[in-house]
Amino acid sequence: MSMSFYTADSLKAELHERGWRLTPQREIILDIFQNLAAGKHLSAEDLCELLHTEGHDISLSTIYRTVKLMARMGILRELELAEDHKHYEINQPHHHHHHLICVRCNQTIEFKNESVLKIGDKTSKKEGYHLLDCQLTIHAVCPACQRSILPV
Amino acid sequence: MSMSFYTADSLKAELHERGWRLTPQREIILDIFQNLAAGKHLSAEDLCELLHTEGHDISLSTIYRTVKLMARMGILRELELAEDHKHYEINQPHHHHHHLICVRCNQTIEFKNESVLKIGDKTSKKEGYHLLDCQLTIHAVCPACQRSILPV
DNA sequence: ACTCTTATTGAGAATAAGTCTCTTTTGAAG
DNA sequence: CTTCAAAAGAGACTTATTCTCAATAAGAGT
Ligand SMILES: [Zn+2]
Ligand SMILES: [Zn+2]
Ligand SMILES: [Zn+2]
Ligand SMILES: [Zn+2]
Repeated sequence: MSMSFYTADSLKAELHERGWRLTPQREIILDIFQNLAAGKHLSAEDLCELLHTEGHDISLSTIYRTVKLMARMGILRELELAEDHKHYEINQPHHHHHHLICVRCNQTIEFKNESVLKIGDKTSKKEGYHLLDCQLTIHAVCPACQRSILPV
Repeated sequence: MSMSFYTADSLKAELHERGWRLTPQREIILDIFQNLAAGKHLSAEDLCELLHTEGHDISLSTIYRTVKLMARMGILRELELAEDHKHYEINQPHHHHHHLICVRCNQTIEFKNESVLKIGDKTSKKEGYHLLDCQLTIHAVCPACQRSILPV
């Protein structure tokens, strides 16, 4: 959790460190996530549509490559929200939160907990790992689904 | 986390509660997971092979359906271990553990932490959810990958 | 034990998220 | 301005998982 906020310049610097390049596409995608309302997650498809409505046509290939790259750099969090595809959100410690997911209807509640990040820090440090992100995912059955008689 | 150990009978009872049936396939699959060494996770394909070597030929369709069913009942945990497929393991509070994953090489370390389950209990109770499982997943870069100069 | 209903299985087709390939474009260093 | 490897775009491809449907069998009732 090195950085809390990326600008085009800091992104550029970090890319150049590894011999990579800052492209307009990467800058635009970073910008989308920076300005996304708290609690919103985007799939690759979501992102593609959102970009389109804002007049940016970035190919799906590039979108997939970019979110994967940014997740591996620690800029984005890759979330598994009980659907059949991944979601991404910006990774900022002061907005750090976790997810409570109903396994039946997939409804997701976000919650904060200060000690989770501490556990992540401690554990990764102990093993010599460089921490990128830690997420607590709770699988449960929501009140509505507990009442329903529908299968599973 | 209602139950800590399932027998064929308790599985049967829980299935019948919902109008479902205990089949030989379900009993065998539960048995596999009950007897799996701690720290071992199986994908659907792994499970299929393992069943085959033990002389049980259960179709992939049934395997996929069964692990999904058992995860939704809280009997199995469904894990996302940074590969392109899910893994399953038995869900037992006294073997409750979490995963530290290298985003570059996918090497995974298991670790225990007592407070995680408490956070999961507290959070789900507060929202009126019925807890099935909670997992802390840490994404990080392992020591070897930090030293490597290979891309991402 | 026999019957009946319907959940479940098995086989294979279908789906779709994500990756790969290859050509063209372009960032950025000198 | 040149150079060249990195990156983008288009679309083919892969493959984990789901779906469909006919055949089977669990379990309740008689
Ligand atoms: Zn979130
Ligand atoms: Zn629900
Ligand atoms: Zn594990
Ligand atoms: Zn590694």
